Amino acid sequence: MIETGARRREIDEVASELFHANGYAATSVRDIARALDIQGASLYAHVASKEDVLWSIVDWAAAEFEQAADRAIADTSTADAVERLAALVEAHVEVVTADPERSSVFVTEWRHLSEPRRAAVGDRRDAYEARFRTTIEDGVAVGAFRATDPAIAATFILTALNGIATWFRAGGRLTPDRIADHYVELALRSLSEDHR
Amino acid sequence: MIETGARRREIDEVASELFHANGYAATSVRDIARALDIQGASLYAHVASKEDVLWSIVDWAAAEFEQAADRAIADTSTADAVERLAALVEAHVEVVTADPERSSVFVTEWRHLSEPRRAAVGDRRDAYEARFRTTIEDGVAVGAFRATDPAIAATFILTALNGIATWFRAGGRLTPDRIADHYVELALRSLSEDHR
DNA sequence: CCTACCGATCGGTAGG
DNA sequence: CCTACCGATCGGTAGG
Repeated sequence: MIETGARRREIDEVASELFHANGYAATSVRDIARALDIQGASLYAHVASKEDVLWSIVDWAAAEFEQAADRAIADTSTADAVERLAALVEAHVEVVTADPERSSVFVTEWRHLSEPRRAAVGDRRDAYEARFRTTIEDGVAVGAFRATDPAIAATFILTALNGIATWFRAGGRLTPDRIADHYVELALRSLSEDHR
Repeated sequence: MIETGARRREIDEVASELFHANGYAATSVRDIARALDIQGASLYAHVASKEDVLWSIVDWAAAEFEQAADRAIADTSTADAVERLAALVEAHVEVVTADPERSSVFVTEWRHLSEPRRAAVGDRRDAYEARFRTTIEDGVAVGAFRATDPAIAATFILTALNGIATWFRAGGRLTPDRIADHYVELALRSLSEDHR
């Protein structure tokens, strides 16, 4: 039975911030507890283990990315590959900027999960990347994108997108909308034919 | 006096692998020692602290990136911004693929350095990124690149480039040359005018 | 959610 | 490079 109360969500929130700032391994259970003004041992009234906190953050973030991508694909079911890739990129930027701490923990700290969770997350990440890759493959097949290696192109775009989680801060110079616009443009053009 | 003997280099090598695989915080001094078949305390005959090992790896990697970029810029001193950016991207891919473990430690673990080292590395990373940004600015100014936000574009390209360190494995499907060719193409096209 | 406590492991030192 | 050892901190449990 997974606890979903307000305190439990608060734990994920402060843990996301700490894991993002210092990393999972360098964050102690007592660090998390201190941020909540409770004793270290009291945290175990809400969670079974430190790893369960990481798991909850990673699993939630993975689901957010998956749902956003599925929505983007559904919304562009009758559109071409260019529009679909644009929708995928935009959706990714939205998820990252909506919660950069959680996203960056998902992107960088999931390797600290023990098996079989770690492998499961790896599979989900592969499946997520496949959404981008097959969209690029479709676009190449119909001549909407130039002939290129779709796997390399998907990785290029996705690593750039994931990078946002490491540098984005709410209230900075760049708004999520502006980032999304620019990243869509950069990603689409990177795959466009050259007519110079 | 910095020790530079063979054993010292061996320490950086195995530590790079361990820090890359498990992260700096999750790697103990005894883990490093075990990989060298010596006792944990014996490591201190060669290094003053665990952080000094990280520092040596990060400082070396930073210097490699800086030197490669400076060479790329010097080699294209009479060329246009397009060629210069191509040379910067190619140089970055070469450094990353020549030692992906060290590079990924540089990219992801430098935040575990204590001050003032951490801030110094941050400054060097900013200066490195500025080489890409100003090259893009130059290209935009002369119309070689489309009008875009050079800071966003530089971050887009550099995060994609740094991502290589996290997935590249020597002996895999993709050779360093092939990756460099594709990444140069993707980066340049992402900044090209659209003539469709 | 607290106090009190556990064994294990951490980075590092002393002295050879 | 070794043995022997240090205090501090780790994730986690017992019992309220």
